[in-house]
Amino acid sequence: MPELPEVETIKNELSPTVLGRYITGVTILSRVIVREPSPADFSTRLLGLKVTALSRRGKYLILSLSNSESLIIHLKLAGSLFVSHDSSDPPQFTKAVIELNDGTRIYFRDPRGFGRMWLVKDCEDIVGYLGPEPFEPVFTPELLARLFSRRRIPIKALLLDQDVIAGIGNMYADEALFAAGIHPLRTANSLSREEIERLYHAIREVLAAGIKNRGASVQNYFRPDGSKGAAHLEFKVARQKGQPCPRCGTKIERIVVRGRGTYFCPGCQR
DNA sequence: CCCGGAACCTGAAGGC
DNA sequence: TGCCTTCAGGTTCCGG
Repeated sequence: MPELPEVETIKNELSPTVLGRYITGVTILSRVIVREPSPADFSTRLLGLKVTALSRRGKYLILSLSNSESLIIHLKLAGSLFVSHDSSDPPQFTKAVIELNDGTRIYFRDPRGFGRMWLVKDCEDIVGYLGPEPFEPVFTPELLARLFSRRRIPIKALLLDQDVIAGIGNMYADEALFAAGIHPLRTANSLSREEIERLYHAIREVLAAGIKNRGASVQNYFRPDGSKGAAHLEFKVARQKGQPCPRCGTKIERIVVRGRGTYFCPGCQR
């Protein structure tokens, strides 16, 4: 499940492969993966462009191109990018192939078919709606307090809202709430100033740990070289139903919040 | 405007 | 063995 730490890892590990290289071929195997422009225009307009920068915004990967346009990729639930240096067959479920001038191929693999790409003049058209990045200076406890006030939805649901904070997904939301000792069903506006401080630090800690461990390989997340991350090995509650809480020993429970599986410790999270 | 729920999609895993 | 159900979740859309 690519969330902020997973997309950050892909950005870091893909950079040496694509920076300064030219796009010499684009093959679309599933038309729905291209959102804008048409798949035919998408392929031809990319030809001959150099990749000048690679960046991340929320869960979006952004390739800046030499004509100042942006190729934006969202892996959604199950997408991954694989780098291949030989001419072996694309892996199963490959939806698109991008070929570079040194012969390297990048396979966009996506068994679920939710992943999307855009080629746009202004990347803000796609990512402009996103809230603040958790590691930028604008992200502060004061900002969180303002964002949480007057919101009566479960804090878990608000953490998943990309308009509010960019990059947190289901796994890291559960981990952050556990680290902060806050029950996922607490309404956002019920959090005390102290709890908001704890949650602020917890968000940055769990995301930083995820990046340090190169992402969490549950289900379909792989790094560009095909290897897995290790962040899931440190998860305290996410997908740990029935396991003892590492802090108090109470069994981890699973409930559904806004249609999302939500894991928490009934002993530690109030 | 605010909020909850469904839909999109398909492979993996578990139950009987 | 095989069929059926459940689970996985980022984002968008719809209805109250």
